[in-house]
Amino acid sequence: MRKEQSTNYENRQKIIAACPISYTLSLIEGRWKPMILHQLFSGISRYSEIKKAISIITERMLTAELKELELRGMIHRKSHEEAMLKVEYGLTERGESLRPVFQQLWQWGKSDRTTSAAFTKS
Amino acid sequence: MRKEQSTNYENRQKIIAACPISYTLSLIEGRWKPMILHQLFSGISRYSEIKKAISIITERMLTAELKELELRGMIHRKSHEEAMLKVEYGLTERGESLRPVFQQLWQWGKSDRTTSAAFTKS
DNA sequence: CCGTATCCTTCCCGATACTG
DNA sequence: CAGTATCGGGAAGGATACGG
Repeated sequence: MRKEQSTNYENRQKIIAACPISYTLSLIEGRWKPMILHQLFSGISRYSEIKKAISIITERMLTAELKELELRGMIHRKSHEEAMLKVEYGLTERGESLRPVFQQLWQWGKSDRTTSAAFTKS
Repeated sequence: MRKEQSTNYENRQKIIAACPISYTLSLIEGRWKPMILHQLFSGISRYSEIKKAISIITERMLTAELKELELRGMIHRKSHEEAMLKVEYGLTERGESLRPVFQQLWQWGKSDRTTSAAFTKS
């Protein structure tokens, strides 16, 4: 299921093992994961609500990103037995511990945007 | 030079514009960038020294990552005219402002590794 | 010493259609 | 409502050789 042989993969693992910063980032990594986590930090928890909050995301990506966040131990899934058509996601203790980190990343982004003339995409 | 048409690219831009966290992460993003920045924060500045510190990186990737960090305004390049064979990189004010962010990411990574049983790569 | 230039592989992510 | 399955494009990144 995963090519253990590719140098691409190996390098990634070595960096994650060697550098706590890359390690932390590897748990957040992914196109939609930061936004999804931000929704959860904001109190939104239902699948359909996250979907509505991030309107341009596809079902496939939302499901995939949620599943990966669950695998990484950042969130947990809770499907209500009484109403099968309701699924809620919540932060684990590990995920919750990221809150100050996200706050700081948020702050830095906000202030950098006001102070830096332009953001030239590389 | 860049496909402005791909939804992939468009989504990326929309997220960066909408979410300060994704915006911040977009400036750090890249296989080797966090490690490279960490070297600079640690006082290492010469190309050859960074190369030695991150032994498994290829010249191509080191050069490319450094160039992108320069484009993003995080570092500046200084080639010594007297000795053309010596190039030093330094943090810009913008890059320096990331130091507390990196410290926190470092801290979180360190403590998470000790508290979480295992890191199951997704 | 500090890069460039090519080529090629891997894998992320979007589109679309379908399901209990 | 909350997913799954399959397909395909393209960007990121690695190997290798060459250059001032």
